[in-house]
Amino acid sequence: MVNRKCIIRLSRYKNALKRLKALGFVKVFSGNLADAAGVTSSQVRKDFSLFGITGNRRGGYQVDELIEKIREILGKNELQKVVLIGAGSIGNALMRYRGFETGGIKIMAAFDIDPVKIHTDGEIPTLPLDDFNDFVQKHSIRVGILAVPDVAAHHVSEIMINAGIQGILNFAPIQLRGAEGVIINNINLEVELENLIYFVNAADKAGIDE
Amino acid sequence: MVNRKCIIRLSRYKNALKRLKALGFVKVFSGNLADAAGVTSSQVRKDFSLFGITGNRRGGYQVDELIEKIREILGKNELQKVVLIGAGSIGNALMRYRGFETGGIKIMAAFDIDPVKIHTDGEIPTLPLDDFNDFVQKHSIRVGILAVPDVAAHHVSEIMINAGIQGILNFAPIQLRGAEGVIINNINLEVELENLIYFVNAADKAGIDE
DNA sequence: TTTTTATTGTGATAAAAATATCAATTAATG
DNA sequence: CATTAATTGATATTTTTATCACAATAAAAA
Repeated sequence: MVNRKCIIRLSRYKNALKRLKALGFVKVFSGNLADAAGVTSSQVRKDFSLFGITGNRRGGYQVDELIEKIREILGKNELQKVVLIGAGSIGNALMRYRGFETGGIKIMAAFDIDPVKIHTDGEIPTLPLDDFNDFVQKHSIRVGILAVPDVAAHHVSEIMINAGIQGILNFAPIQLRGAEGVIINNINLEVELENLIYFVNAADKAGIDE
Repeated sequence: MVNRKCIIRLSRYKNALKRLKALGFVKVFSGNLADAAGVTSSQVRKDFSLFGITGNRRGGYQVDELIEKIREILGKNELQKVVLIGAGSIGNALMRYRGFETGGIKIMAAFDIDPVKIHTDGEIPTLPLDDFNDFVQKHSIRVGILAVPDVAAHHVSEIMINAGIQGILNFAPIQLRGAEGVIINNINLEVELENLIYFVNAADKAGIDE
C-alpha cells in the first residue's frame, strides 16, 4: 500500500540516485540505494515492486532509467506550479530558496494581506490576497505553501481550499486538518526542535532515530 | 517504547492544551486531546501511560498539571539554548521567527563563513564559523540548526559533531547520517512538496494521510 | 557450453504501532 | 447514602510496516 512514508523514501532514492549518477554510477543494486537512504535492501525492492519498477536479476537497476521512472511516479516530469501565502520571513526565505528550481518546482506567486509587501518587480510577484482565487484558477494550481502567523492559519487554509488547492504545506505552528480530498503536510519548527531536545536530554537511553 | 512519533504527538498535545487553556478549559478528557491532535483517545492514554502521566477516572486530566508534566518530559522547563549555522535566507528566517521564544527555545548565535554576514549588533549575533567550537563549549550547547547549502552540509555537520553537538536539525537537502550518539532530524522542503504533489496527482485514488 | 555466483522479486514471517475492549473507579445525581 | 453514568488504565486484538528467506534468473566464469 502506498503511503506517505513510502513516497518519502522514493524521493530519497531519487536524491541518492542523482548523487550516484554524479559519481559515475551507471547501474545500482538495491543494497546501494539502501545504504544511501538508510533502509534495508528488502525495503527498497518492496517499494519498487509496489510501483512496478523492475530491474535485472543479478544486474541491478539502470540509474538513468530508474531516475526517470521515479520522477514519473512523483509527477516531476512536468514543472510543478505552486503558490505561497504569506510573504513574511519564512515566505521570503522560501522564495529565495534555489533548491526548488532544480527540482522542477516553481513558486508562481506569493500572496499577502499587507499592502507594503505587494510588488511585481521581482522574479516572483507578491500579490494581494484578494487576487488569490483568480490566480489559482487561471494557472490551474493545486498545491500551496502556507506561511502566515498561527492566528491567521486556519482562515487562510480555508481560502486556499475554497480556491481549489488540494495540497497544503503548512508552516504555521497549528495542526491543520484537511477537508475531504485535501492533503496537508505540517512542518512545525518548534516541534522538530522539541523532539531533538528530548532525545538529546534522554541521551542515556539508546539513541532512537527514524 | 518511546520513539520519535510518540514525542511528536506529545508536542502536539501540549500545543492543543495551550489553546484549550486559552479557551478557559480547566480539565480535559483524552477524547478532547485526541480530536485536537487528530488521533484516537486510546492513543492519547497509551502515550500518557508510557510517561506515567495519570488522570482521574471519570474526571479527566487537569490542564495546568498536564502542560507542566509534558513540558518537563520535553525538557522545556528550562530555556533550551541552540545555535544556528548558516545565515542565508533560511537561517535569517529562523532568526526572525518569534515562535521559538514563547516555546522556551533561544537561538544564542548564528555562524557563517561569509565575513559580510558577521555582525554582533542585532538581537542574535552572527559570528565567524571559527568561533563555533569555543562558543558551543562555553555555553554548553547541545542542539544546533544546520542551514547551509547542500555542498557544505556534510562538512558543517562534522564541525558541529566535533564541537559536541548531539542533536542537529538539518535543512540541507541531503540525508545526513548521524554519528554514534548524535540525532539528526532532516527537514527537506523539496521532499515535502514532492510528497504533496504525488498525492494531489493521485487524487483519483483514496486520499491517504498521516 | 556448462557451471557458478550474485541479485531480484515476492510470499511468509516477524515486529511495531494503533485501536478496541472492558473492568475499575470516580464524579455526579437523586 | 446508594445509584447511575462516564472516563481512565491496562490488556487483548487488529492493522500496518518492515524484515527475512528463498526460488527464479541473469551475468560472469570456467
